[in-house]
Amino acid sequence: MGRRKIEMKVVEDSSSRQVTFSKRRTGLFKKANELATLCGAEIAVLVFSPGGKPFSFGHPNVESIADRFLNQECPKSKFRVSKNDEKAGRLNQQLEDMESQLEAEKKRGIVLDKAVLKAMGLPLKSKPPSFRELSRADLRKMKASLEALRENVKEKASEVEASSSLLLLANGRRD
Amino acid sequence: MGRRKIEMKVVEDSSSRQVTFSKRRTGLFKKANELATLCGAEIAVLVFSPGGKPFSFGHPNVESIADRFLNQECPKSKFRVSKNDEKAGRLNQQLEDMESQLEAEKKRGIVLDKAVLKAMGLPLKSKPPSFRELSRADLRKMKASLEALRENVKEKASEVEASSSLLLLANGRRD
DNA sequence: AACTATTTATAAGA
DNA sequence: TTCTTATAAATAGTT
Repeated sequence: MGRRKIEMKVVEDSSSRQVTFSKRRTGLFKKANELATLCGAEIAVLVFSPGGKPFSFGHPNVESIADRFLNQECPKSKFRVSKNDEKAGRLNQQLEDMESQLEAEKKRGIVLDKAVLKAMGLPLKSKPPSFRELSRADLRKMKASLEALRENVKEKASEVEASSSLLLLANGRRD
Repeated sequence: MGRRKIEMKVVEDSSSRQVTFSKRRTGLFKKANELATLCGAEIAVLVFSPGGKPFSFGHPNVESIADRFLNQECPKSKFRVSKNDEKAGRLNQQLEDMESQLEAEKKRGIVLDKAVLKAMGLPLKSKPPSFRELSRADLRKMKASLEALRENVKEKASEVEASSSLLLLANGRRD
């Protein structure tokens, strides 16, 4: 869909192929997100680049959907996931997703610093605690906070655009 | 992409939603197929309709890809790992992913900016800390705050309610 | 299922 | 590489 129609065969030029892969992968994920949003469907998209690098999109998340699919489609398949380390793997996966989003936000110019962490009720320590020590408890705590917040917000939804809402928040907070 | 632009929210009318689901699911699978064909990528798309009916597209097949994805190991040390680390590449690729998705979201009019920080009652620092210096726990917390804010955006919350919620979150959390 | 009027996605180009 | 732009595609509302 561009300046020209292209043949549906592998793009020979390595560089062009990389660009195409990146663009189309983004587009595919966007489409998946729209389908999930518009229809309330649950979707997981898993992609392995020619180089073997994994990419994924999931609504609400990849793991539950992929797991659900595998278990229902082939209950007694040879493709059995080793359950023993599954939980740790998923947790790590979630972490990566979060980190990814944060990095994205940062690039967009949305700056969050340690002050935010403090505001969220979790003061930084000179020595950051290990992942295993705080992950579950923190996740649970933050989740609870978010649920509460979400509920408050939903109760009084209006037509106000978020951007202006946020700006108002900034002003109301006394500049 | 049709006679009119539609809001990115769940299609209320059941019949229309069904049609939309069917059309877009087809389109999504087509896009996935094109990506696989043009770039030689391996792709699996798993979809559960609102009614729970499973649909899938896989190149070369769903099972191997889903299984492979669920079983991947995840790096768990530094945020950014050296390039020669295979797993690091994967993480960094995911970062790019999320950046793209967030960029798309931004273009749709969902905007979060520095006002957010002020809204949370905290002054911006001239120079945000490097992500390399933050622990995974830190990143998680920051991500959580972003999610909360993003939810506000999506829900188009009222100014007052959002304001009080956020301020509550900013000031009330002590646990 | 077809059919358009439009909106999107995106192949090239800057 | 990031941003534009000309076109190809996808698709919302209709028939």
